[in-house]
Amino acid sequence: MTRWGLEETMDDELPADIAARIRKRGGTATIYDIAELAGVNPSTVSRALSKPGRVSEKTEAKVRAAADRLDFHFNPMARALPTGRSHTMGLMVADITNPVIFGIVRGAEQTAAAAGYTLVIAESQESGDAEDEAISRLLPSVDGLILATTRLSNERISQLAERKPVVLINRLVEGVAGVLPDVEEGVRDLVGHLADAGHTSMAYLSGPETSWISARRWEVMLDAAERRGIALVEIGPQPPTIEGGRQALRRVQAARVTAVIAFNDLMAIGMIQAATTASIRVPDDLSIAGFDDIFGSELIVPALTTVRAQLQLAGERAVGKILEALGGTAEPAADEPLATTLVVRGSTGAVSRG
Amino acid sequence: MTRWGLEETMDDELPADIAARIRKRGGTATIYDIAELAGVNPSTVSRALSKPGRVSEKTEAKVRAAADRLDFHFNPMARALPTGRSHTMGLMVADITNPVIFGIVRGAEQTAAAAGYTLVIAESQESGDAEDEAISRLLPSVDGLILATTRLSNERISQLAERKPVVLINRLVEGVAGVLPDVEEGVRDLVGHLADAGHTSMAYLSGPETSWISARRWEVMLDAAERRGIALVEIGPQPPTIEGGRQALRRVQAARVTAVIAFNDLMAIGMIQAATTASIRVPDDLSIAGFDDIFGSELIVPALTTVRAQLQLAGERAVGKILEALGGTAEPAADEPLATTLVVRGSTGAVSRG
DNA sequence: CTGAAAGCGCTTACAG
DNA sequence: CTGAAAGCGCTTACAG
Repeated sequence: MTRWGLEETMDDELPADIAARIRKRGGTATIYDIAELAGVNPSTVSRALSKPGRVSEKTEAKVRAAADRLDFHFNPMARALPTGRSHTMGLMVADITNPVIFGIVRGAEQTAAAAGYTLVIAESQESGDAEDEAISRLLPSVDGLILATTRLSNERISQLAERKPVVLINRLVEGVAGVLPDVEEGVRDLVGHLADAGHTSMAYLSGPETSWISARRWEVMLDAAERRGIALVEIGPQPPTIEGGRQALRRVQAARVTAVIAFNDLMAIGMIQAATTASIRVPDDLSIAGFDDIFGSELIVPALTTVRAQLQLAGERAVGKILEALGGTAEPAADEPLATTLVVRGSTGAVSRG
Repeated sequence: MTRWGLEETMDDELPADIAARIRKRGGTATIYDIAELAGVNPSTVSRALSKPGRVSEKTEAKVRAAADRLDFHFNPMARALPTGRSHTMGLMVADITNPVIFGIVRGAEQTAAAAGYTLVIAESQESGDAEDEAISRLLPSVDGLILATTRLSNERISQLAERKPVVLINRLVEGVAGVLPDVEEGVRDLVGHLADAGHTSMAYLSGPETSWISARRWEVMLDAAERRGIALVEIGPQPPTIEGGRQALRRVQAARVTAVIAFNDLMAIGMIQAATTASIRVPDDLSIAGFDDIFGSELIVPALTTVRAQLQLAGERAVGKILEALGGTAEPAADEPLATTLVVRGSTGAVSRG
């Protein structure tokens, strides 16, 4: 007997009043329908279906059978009202089209889905006001909020964290959960790589002024440059985009450095493009490196030397920490910084003697 | 007097019972608090705040003042229950890390946000089962669903469309709303460009078997090739990824064509990479073109010739159509196919006489 | 124009 | 283990 045939048979047996009620509601059954069909109280249906073990096996079986028969699914909105839990979490990003976001989004989405949560992504378009507005809009309907590279002030962030679980990606705020890369490791390796290639002067092209991670990279770089006896200047802040990288070329030239480390790959790519346009050879005249290892870093010519971050893992961890705060998970998410890897490609090399 | 000072003053005046109730609830006020503060019935508060004009100016002013004073925000879950509207819509994509998605997501997100809707993005990872599961999970909590390049059967899609408003991107199903690019225009231009460059044989590297738009491109290409007297073979189907493009190189060589049009830019990029690795000169030995004009098309060397699609507009339209179906918008969204533009770059050129 | 009441579909103390 | 009841925070006929 086909599945179809089976359902057909059962539909015929369905008490007329239940069938009518369901039809009137657009085909969606409720726990009341199940209760009537199974001959139990609605509260028993609720227990049987959402707290296994709080009900006798026999009853649970009856309820499940009825639920299957009516193709029952919980109404998430109805569930959210008494519990105050929407099973939704928000992920706030500055720019959806920045490839750095991909990995974070994918990791977050998968982890959230696996835990029965829905992920809502909101974009601030690099504007602080838009970000604040989007957060206000989102906050009432999410159980927790992940802020990726936010422009918010520490105060505002702490304030948000008092209302709902908040996790920061690439930023550290006292008392707020965060997921951070191991900045030291990657920066030291990169500076070492450039020093080994003979560079004695370099520039850091910094990202947005409000970027915690940009400042952190700069600090570590200062330290590493000092140890290796390299001259280091900061250029910027610039928008963290291809255009931002392009625009900075003149100032890099003016600084007469032989190597540039950009805040992120997008800026590094922009700088390579601008250099190529200006007939500056990369890396012969100028070595250029970035951070993140985004899609596109391998495509540009020369391919970009970069410090790879574990973006997907960052997304997973962030969601894990929210779940933890929500009391959903057994084991707490790991807390050490995410390891970072130097990926040497064609955009950096020995100082040209020509 | 500072804003802070003002609030401070008003808080002091707040009736103790209201203040206590709000505090107990974690700081969130309800319409009952407003009602008490303003001396009206909760139903009047609801009307004043959500249906301007259904209440006297005086009452509305009183209610608004009280709402402001309590920093009131509607509880979206509570609103959703009686109305059945969650003010959320779902966007289902196969692969979040495919840059084609960016523009669509951005357009959709902005349009949705502007209309007071939240966009939920779900990823199927190119798996039909995962897609079906994600949709089942999403459907109960969204007011409408946008399917971008879905693997679902026509039947399943029609069935979904009966339950909630559904909009398809890059696919046509009888009776279901869709947003489509003007395939003809772009393909004809591209084939014409290759013919003008002297090519007499070419291959179409097709995308996923279930891709409606891939089949459509093939049809139009067949027609255009015939008119221009060009030999045309189909190679594929292949996964719509860089790897899928790479893997197809051998078959392209075997076919002895001088030009390849790939289903999308990702595949075209993969093919350029594989060709470069195999010391096949692009475009001297082989012209390669793609579709979409994604991030990365300009970065690869040689830069990719492609048929640009209006991705962001597609996202905007899709949301517009959902809103329309929901009865929210005044003017219906435009319905003509989205114009498409040939972007000629370095990866295509004259047939080499060498 | 406004109030009183019922209802949306669940959950969860409280009894038994 | 299970039932009866109250409640989550809104909306919306129904009266007046």
